[in-house]
Amino acid sequence: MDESVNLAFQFEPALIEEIEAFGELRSFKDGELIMDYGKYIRMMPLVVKGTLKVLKKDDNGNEILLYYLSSSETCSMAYSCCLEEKKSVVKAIAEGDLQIIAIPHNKLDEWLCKYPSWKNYIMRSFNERFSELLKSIESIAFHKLDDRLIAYLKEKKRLSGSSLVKASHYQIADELATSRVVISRLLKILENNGKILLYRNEIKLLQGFDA
Amino acid sequence: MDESVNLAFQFEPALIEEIEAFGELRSFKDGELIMDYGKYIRMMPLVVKGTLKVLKKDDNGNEILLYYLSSSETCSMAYSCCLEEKKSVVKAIAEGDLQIIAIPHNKLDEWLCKYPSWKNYIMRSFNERFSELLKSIESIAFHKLDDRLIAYLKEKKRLSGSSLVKASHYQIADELATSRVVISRLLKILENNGKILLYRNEIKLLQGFDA
DNA sequence: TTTCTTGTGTAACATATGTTACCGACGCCC
DNA sequence: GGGCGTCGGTAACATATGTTACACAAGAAA
Repeated sequence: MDESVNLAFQFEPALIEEIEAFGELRSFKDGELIMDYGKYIRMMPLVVKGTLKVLKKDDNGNEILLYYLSSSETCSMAYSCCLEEKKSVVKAIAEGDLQIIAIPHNKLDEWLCKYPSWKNYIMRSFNERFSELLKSIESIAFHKLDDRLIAYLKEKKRLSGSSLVKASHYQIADELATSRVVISRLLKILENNGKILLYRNEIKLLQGFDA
Repeated sequence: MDESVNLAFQFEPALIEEIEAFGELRSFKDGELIMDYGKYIRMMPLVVKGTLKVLKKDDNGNEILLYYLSSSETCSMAYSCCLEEKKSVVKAIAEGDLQIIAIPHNKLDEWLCKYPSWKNYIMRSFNERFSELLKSIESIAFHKLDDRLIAYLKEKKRLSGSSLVKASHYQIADELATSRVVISRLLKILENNGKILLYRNEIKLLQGFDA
């Protein structure tokens, strides 16, 4: 665990020792649940490797993608949930292979005043998560679906490092909270405009896709 | 300032003394700006009396209401902004007469480890703000405009304590990020259904409005 | 091979929301 | 009173998105 912790997070040495002592390295496979609606959260996940996505559901069961977390990031909503022993209002799912360090909830608060680098990390995370949520709101409130779809595909490309995005129209529709037919329609338009190529379960982003 | 601080926030005595020493009581009138886009934030506002609303704008100038803050609440986004000396990405406006205590940014961090009641307050605020943002996302993503309009009117009633909501169709349209014509249309439908009465700059919510 | 499941393409239609234009009502100020 | 700006009502139309239905293709399973 040593190197991975050292690498990305830039914690002070004493804190890294504590993390090694109390943190638990966990692995997840694609689609496995890290957090779920209504479950109590007893640890905060630090992403070591891979990506996870965070979703929100409403009363009617509609789900929407909030944001992705990748290396060295964390879900700060989990943080305040832990402190107040609340149930999770979001779901977190591994997107591909994922490794996290689970920090037990009783350490979170203890470290806050003990290690400045921990406090900074937590505060920075809060800020980043706020930004993500604001970006989501902006996207949903002001952008049409085709723009959101393009942004979605770009994000997938960024996270995977490949311009071949693996996803069915169904999945995309779910994460953007719309229907499959609509996504197929918009994708087809993008294809006709020479932006992408469509295959079964795969979408190839071509040059000039971002334009 | 004494009583007001004591009342709502439930801080420990030593912290209240510090707040009295370093906090600055400020008053705003309806419509006055507390924070604005792109401005650096050097203090965190604790709401003592009245209500303020927090808005977000996108690149094209479209604005949307994020949430309201009232007594004993605070904008925790300001908190992390202060720490990292960032510019504000939101705007805060007084809704009616408003009193806040402005906490200077250099105290925020200092108090965090010094006063447990401060830390708890900050963490609780983070959590509440996350909840508000998630509620916003849910509302925008899953609910039709008529539902959002009803929720908006209810919130206005809750905050003002009066079932006579003072607002022009224009203002409402702005805050819900739509157009005046659309709001007029929906309000008229509500009136025809016996839920509300429409006057110039005023909307009367009738019995059974929530149903 | 056949069968089954899942994914995709497409049409036709329903609905919500955005847009433009115009009119009249109200309140304010001179 | 008369002029003026803001506000609200309404129609007509444009567009984006949601919905349903059906056909076919690709791959998995039998």
